[in-house]
Amino acid sequence: MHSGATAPPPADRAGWERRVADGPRIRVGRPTMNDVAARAGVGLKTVSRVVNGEPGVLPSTAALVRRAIDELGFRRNDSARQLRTGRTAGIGLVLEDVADPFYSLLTGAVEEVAHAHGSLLFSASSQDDPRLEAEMALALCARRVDGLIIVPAAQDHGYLAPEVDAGLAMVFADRPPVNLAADTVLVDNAAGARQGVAHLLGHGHRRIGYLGDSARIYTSEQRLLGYRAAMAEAAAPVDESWITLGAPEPHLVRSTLSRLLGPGAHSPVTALFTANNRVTVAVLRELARRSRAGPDEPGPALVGFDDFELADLLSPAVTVVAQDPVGLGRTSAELLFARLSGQDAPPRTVTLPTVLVQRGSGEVPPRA
Amino acid sequence: MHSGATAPPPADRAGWERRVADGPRIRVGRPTMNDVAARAGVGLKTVSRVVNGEPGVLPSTAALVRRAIDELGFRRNDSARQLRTGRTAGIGLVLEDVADPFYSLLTGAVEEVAHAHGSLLFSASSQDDPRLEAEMALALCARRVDGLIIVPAAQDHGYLAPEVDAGLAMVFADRPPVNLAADTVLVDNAAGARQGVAHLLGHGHRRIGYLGDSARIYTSEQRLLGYRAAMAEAAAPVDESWITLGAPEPHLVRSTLSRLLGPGAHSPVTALFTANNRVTVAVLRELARRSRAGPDEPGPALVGFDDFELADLLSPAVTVVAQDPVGLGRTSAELLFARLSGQDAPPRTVTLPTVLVQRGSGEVPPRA
DNA sequence: CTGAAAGCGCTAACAC
DNA sequence: GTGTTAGCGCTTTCAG
Repeated sequence: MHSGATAPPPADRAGWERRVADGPRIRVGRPTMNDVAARAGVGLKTVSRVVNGEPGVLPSTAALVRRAIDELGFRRNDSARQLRTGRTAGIGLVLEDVADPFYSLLTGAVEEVAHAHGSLLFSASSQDDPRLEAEMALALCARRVDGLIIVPAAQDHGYLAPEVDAGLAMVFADRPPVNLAADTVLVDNAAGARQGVAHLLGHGHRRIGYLGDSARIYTSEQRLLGYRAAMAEAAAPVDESWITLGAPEPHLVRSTLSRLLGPGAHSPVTALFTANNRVTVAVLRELARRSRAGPDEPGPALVGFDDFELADLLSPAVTVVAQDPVGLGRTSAELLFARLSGQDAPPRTVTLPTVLVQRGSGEVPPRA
Repeated sequence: MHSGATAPPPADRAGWERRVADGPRIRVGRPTMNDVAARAGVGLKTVSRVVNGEPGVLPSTAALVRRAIDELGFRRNDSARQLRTGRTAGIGLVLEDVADPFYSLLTGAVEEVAHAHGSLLFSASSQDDPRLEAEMALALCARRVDGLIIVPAAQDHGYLAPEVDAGLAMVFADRPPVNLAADTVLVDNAAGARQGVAHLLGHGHRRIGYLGDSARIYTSEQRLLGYRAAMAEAAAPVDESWITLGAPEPHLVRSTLSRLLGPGAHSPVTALFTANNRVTVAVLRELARRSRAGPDEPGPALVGFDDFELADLLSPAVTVVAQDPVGLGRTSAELLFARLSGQDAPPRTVTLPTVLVQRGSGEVPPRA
């Protein structure tokens, strides 16, 4: 109708079509439902009905509208919609680092559940920095995500209380919140570590080194408790020098291992328990370097917390206490959507079990 | 209606505070700038100024406002803001699967760049399904993300033309778009594969098997071209039965390898080129199984396309043609933000180089 | 079956 | 310095 041969450009409302200097008609901005309504010669509300698949529109009218939509390349503006409805159909995920295999599996599982519920996923990494966690979580709140899953880095989640009070669904994954009541999904870190260490003890080891993360992190703390519990149960004394906590920097791992294993260690260990993925890999790399460099003596027994790809292809294959990052992500997301569908109960905590996977590195006896 | 005790509920404006049956005052919904303004005894615009750090507010007034904000637990509604400003401060990423290590590294890099630009990241997995890709991409468009990075699964991206026309910034990563002009960041797949295969040829191999993805995928096709180019250059004839394309299912890999390597193969190969991560791992796993089961003959030489963690710890360590997923993600995101900051030029294609990493598996001669 | 009017919470443009 | 008004694009409510 508009865009006739000679007729002047439509002057009515701020045009999303505009003439550009000696160019053809070019789209600027985006067409709105109003534009579609005008083009189809129907009312605004009718367009809304068609776009949202609401009943009560004559098929012929609907066809008219759909044609206008296609011609104009209209796409509903979900921000405007959300402003009215209050629902985003989006959830947020804050974790340490998406690039970490453990968290990327978790992310994938969350995303899958979100998709099944028609939601999109906002993800943000905290780099394990409490301030970044808060920045990210609050940014997601400002977008009015429907729900939030957090793998916390912070030691205090009071800052989220206003959000929870305002009705935001929230689930903590892998580590519990501090100073806040919310649904939580954990892994049984203490029991897992205890089982792993008991496994080494069962194979005759009494002197077992422990390499873990900073004790500041909840999971790390729990795993260390598990180690101590297993040792205590077996009445195996623990030399505190066997315990090392901190980031798995290659040179630190190197000095730690030469302290624990020799040469020249005044109380060498015969087995190692590595308390996470990254530590395990760093230790394996250093053990490989040592065996290439030094005499060909057999390495220590080793059990790692957390499974990783190719653990089965190394020689020896690596025995691990496996967590289930996919289950963790799925459970967290399901809890979240249960809340979103109106389920109202006191906050729950779900604890997922671990599984000991015997592959070889943990089943060797102490060397003579 | 409200089940109050006796007094009628406050009738002023739709209260975000409301009395609940025999409970204390409880927040319902969320406070708005208007609520903050009322509480602080200032005008709406003043609150807006404080929230957005705009100048021209008396420090004392600002303090008043900030106190009201804290008391009310106010958080700006970014959807409303966006409806006005037209900017989301969010970008979208559509890829095959966040849980895949290659893509999770890419995602991490994109997220980092986004954060540096004050943007949040929406991520969505397509499972390599064209329809899902479109669904996800369009959902992100409906949210009016400022820009979109796509690792395409579809064979036709015409459906995105209206978005591009409307001014949405868009970058394709890892694979080029079809029927659409847009910035693209690729890896030099053909050259990388060619170099990897030439490396095997240089070590005396003439009979080299190729195991790759479905030829439908751009990267897979390019790598196969690289294989053929290297073989042709060395005047090494290619037996088409050496080439297998498809998903790396364990039992398929098993039958492929027994066909290529024997026992009983009528034209066994002495080396393998595996064209991606997942194929490489599947092949390694099968080779390990074979060497456990069968006679202790040395395995074939092997070069894989795409690096993976622990490749250096296997024995033999695995020689690979390494791509740079982090560089791919970073470059794509930087291109996107360059567009968003108004840079206007014809679509560009950036191609990133690969690096051959020699570790052992690719440097063994053909067995007699 | 269809449409007109109001308003979600915010910011831009302009008063005061 | 501060407040007032209008309106972003949509859904809700209610009238035809």
